[in-house]
Amino acid sequence: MISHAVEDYLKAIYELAETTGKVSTSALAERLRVQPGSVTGMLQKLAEGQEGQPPLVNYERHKGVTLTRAGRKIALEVIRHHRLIELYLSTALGYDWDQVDAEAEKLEHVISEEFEDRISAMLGHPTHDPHGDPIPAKDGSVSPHSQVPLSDVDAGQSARVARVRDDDPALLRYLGELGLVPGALLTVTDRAPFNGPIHVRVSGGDDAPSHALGREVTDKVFVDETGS
Amino acid sequence: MISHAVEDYLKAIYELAETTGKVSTSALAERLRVQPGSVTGMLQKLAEGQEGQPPLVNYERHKGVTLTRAGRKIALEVIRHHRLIELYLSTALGYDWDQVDAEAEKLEHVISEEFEDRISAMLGHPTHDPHGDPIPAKDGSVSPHSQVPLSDVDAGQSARVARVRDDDPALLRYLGELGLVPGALLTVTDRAPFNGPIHVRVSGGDDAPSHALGREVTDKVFVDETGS
DNA sequence: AAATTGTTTTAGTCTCGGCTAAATCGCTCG
DNA sequence: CGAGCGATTTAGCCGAGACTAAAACAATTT
Repeated sequence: MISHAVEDYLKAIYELAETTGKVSTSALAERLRVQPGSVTGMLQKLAEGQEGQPPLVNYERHKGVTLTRAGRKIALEVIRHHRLIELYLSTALGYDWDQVDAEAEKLEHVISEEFEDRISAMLGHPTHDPHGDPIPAKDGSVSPHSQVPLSDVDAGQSARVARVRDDDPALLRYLGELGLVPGALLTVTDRAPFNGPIHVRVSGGDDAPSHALGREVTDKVFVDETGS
Repeated sequence: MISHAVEDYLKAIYELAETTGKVSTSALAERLRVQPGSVTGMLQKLAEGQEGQPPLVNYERHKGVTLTRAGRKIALEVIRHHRLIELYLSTALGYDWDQVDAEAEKLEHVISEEFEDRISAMLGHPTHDPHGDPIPAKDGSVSPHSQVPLSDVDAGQSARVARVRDDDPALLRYLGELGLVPGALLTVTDRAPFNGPIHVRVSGGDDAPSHALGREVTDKVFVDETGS
């Protein structure tokens, strides 16, 4: 039986690895709000695999961790749960987007296959959530997105907001106020040198106000480039 | 923080006490599918109350356990969650009524107040579930379900045994042999006139034997009417 | 009153998943 | 190369909450 704690570890490894490749002990510790020593202990257990079950991670001391096939399968199931639940809460129960994450965090570990199937059907078997994040299919397939952080977009370029990394409710609210939500069109009007603030005009005529965004923010907003 | 395990204990004590008064260690152990020794250990902890918090149960060794006001409050919150979730799953997600319990058993421990409020509103703030069991209100008030003595049930009616006035151990034993225990479904097959004996068939097919019960007995068995 | 029987409690152990504090590793810099 | 430093791992500990086996208790029967 897979415990909630293990599910959380696997999910965190998956999500951190998406941008980092290998995942370090300290990155995991920070993400899971746990001491590094605890992480090491857990990774050792996960790398062993218990009683005939295959190991869930590849782990070599001091060299970071990646998921095995078996580990990724579980991570994707949990993420599928998470995103379906988020979507369900917001569309069926009228939650605001910045409230759904905490609830999904708890529900994702306890719902049955039955529940998963029913809400997926009710939502029309969606493949992406409102952040633009893909919802893994039951077979573990993930439709990839070719997305770039806003901090990589050149001045003059236009792009469509694809997703926002959803750690921080306050950030989500802030971006909402600016209209920087998934689907919104934006143009980078100006970039200060040396990773200075990026000026962005949101989907409007030339007279729309433009906003200056710091690195903190532009690393978390991902866009599909649309050229020009 | 109240753990899931503690919530399960309190809920079980509440539900067993409804029909029994005090709850025995072994009854709890059986209900929770746990060894008696584990129950004793937990009851001792619950009776202590931790760090300024009041105790959640009244417990004296060898004398059974009851809930304190604080313990009952928590039990009712959990039961409220459970019944609202059951109802929501069956009406909003199309679950069959007999699939609903297992899912609710897990969800009841993790949903937020927000979630509770939203599904309650969506269901029109129901006060009873389809079994006729009351759904406790947020303030902890429970509208009792209408219980009538078996002697008031008409011929042809079915009902569920709610409780037995337990003055007399011999009577309890006798009823136990007949299967007339709380929770059992029964049908009144016949009534003799002038307060004569009442014939009752216990939750079985039409071929189950029916028993004739005198006034002495039928005044002490209380049922929830469930119609037809 | 003593013995039997069934229930309950104690005592000791286990696993899980955290924690802290003290090594140790790997890397960079002088 | 060796020192120092940050990251990581080890080692030992804790609290929850389960388990088993043995002891104590209550209630009945003889």
